[in-house]
Amino acid sequence: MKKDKPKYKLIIDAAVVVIAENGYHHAQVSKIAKQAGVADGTIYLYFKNKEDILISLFEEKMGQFVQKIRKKMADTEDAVEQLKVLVESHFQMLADDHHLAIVTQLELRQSNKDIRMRINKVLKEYLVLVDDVLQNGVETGVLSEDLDIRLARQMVFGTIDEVATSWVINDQKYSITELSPGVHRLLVKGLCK
Amino acid sequence: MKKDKPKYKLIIDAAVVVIAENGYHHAQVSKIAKQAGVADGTIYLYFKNKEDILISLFEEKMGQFVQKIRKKMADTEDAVEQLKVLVESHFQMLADDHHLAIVTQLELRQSNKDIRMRINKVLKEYLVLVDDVLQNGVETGVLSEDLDIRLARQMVFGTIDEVATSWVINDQKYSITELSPGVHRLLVKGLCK
Amino acid sequence: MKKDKPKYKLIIDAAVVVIAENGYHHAQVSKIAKQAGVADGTIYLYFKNKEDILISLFEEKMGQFVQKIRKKMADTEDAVEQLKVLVESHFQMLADDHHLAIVTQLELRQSNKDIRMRINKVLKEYLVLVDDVLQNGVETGVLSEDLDIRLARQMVFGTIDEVATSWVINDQKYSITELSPGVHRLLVKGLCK
Amino acid sequence: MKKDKPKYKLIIDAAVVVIAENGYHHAQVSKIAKQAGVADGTIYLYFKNKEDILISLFEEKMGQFVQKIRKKMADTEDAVEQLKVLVESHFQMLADDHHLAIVTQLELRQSNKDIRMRINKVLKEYLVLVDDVLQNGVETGVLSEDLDIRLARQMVFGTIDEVATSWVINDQKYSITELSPGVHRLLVKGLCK
DNA sequence: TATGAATGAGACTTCATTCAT
DNA sequence: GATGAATGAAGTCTCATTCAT
Repeated sequence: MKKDKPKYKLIIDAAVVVIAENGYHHAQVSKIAKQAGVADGTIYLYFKNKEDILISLFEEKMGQFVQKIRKKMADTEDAVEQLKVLVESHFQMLADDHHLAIVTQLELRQSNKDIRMRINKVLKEYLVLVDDVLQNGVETGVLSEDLDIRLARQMVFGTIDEVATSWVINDQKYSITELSPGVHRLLVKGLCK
Repeated sequence: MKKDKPKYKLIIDAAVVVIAENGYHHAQVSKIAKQAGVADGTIYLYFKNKEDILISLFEEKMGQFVQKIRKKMADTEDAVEQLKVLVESHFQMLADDHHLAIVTQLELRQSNKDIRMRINKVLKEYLVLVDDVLQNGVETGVLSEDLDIRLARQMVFGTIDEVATSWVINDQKYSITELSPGVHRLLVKGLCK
Repeated sequence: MKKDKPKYKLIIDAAVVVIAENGYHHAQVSKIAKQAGVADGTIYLYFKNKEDILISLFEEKMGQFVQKIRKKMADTEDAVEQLKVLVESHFQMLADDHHLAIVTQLELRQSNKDIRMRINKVLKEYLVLVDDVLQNGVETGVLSEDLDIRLARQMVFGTIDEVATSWVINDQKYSITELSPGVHRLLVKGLCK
Repeated sequence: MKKDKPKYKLIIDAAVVVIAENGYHHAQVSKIAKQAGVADGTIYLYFKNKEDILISLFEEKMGQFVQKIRKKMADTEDAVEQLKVLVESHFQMLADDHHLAIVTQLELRQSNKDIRMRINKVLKEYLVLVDDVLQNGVETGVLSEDLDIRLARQMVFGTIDEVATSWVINDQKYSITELSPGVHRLLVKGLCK
């Protein structure tokens, strides 16, 4: 399995750094190779093409992420509480890796439609996770019984994503983790009193 | 004033069509010129360069948009009602121009950081509009008194944007305007019952 | 005769200023028109094309120049003295019109081979003038009897031209007219004592 | 060192041929690449941009030239004799490479001011060489003791350059090397007998 | 496995010139 | 005669990918 060879991860991590520091459009394959300490051609022994690096990057990082959250959420069965864990974990992950935060919130979005479609496929796992929480909430009666799950999920994801993006655009200069209680409260209770 | 000359709008509208149909990265200046029915060089009598077309496009369309909403919102002073108008109008605008929807929700986001920064400046006007509604709501007591305006605005915008993007990704095959009551309700009341 | 109409000279003088201030490659027809206070299209009522402006410019200015020198040289029949007048007059003309000096010594030389060939044709008149002086000098016995007229002319012209060009490149910051005695002496006596 | 790789010189020599045969303004990079037998992109592995080719070309060829002359001039200490070597060598170099003669005497002079400034820097070395000869001549008493070195150098260079340019303009149809005694005699003794 | 020199397609922009008014 | 908006051809350079070593 290629993914287990040491250079696979080496190249992906190099890609994160190079994209974060140079921006998506200046992240040439040769720069990634240099950062990883391998020859340009070596990249193509592990990845089909440049797109493949980006998608693998997202798969690798996002996959870990979903697994982590699922584990953490296992501690409770209360959907509201699970949502809290979700928001906290999401923000925590971004806060833990500043480079990755830049890459996922800003740079990777400049990729072309093709790549973005395939990234969305990876994202689906995360969205299913959200759906599960919401579904659970409706079934256990802690969330509104006539909740439109799809819309609700879009609110949850859209809100978390926008808060995260704003934080990155503002150079991550405040603590995003401290925002989770406020975000959680807004999602659960809405704008009204 | 160049913006008042007929070809200015002609070219911008051509750009919307070409970008929507070919994607951001395949929207060559020559294609836009052809679609507008002018010579390549004519573009440069009205725009400094290709970037300038894109930014002007966004300014022109978004500017109109903010003005329209402000006018509609003038009918009521109730923040909750104003929010409803906001969501409805936003979705309506996207539904009214399928090409523009693709361009603003998908294609323009692939532009480089420079352009995106300048697009964000235009977007700010819209965000200020949201802030005004929320501020009004807090002051008149219809919204939660301890609302974090910035977070709340990020929820409102993030949700609307995510709903819109999903709709475009799914080829606009359902009615987005019919979603406004649900979105509005979610924003105001949250996920709980 | 087009050359007698007021706008003909107006445009040529505008061209001198524009080329001197912007350099040959940035001297667009539209700039020349603006400087002359006429419309772009008007240029083409007086000149066949852009080349024609440049060649006419040279003809006009250089023609006057040769006539002036011939007149001044008529005062004496001594070739050595005539050569002195030649050098002095040449330098004086350049000192009198700083813009023209830049144009003839630096900018016009960047024109393509075609234009330069035609400029050389105009220059020929000047070279014939030099030949006449030298021929006269040989015949009257004041110059070396076995002088190779062509080579001698190339030395005279090459020297004057190089001194002038160096002066322009150094921003005309010293007096070129004061150099004429030295140049004259060098040409006549050579480097030896 | 890039300059030592075989393709570096290959491309420079191709540039000389292409510029000589097509003229400066029609010497596209693609033509140079074709002449050199490499891909367009390969050019940019060895040169920063098109300007860089031209400047390198001049540096390379002119650098060799100055070294050659210095070596030849080492045989004698007599300034008059050294001057003879200088003129002969200069003409010999041009006669040896007809393409290069066209490029340096005619085509490269059409380059823009930027390039010409940098070419002048290379040329300076040559001018210093001339200055050294003249200085030596004055100090050893073979040249006029009150010689203005700068003016004298301008006469030497201006004369050589003008003779060379005329020869190239006339399609190199006579032998330029045979002119060196005449030119040398003129420079040393002047026009008088 | 690993290397890295070489490849070559593809698009933005300028500006001399025209011609309907 | 005068205008100036419109035209459209043409060239530099980047960078993902390959393949001989």
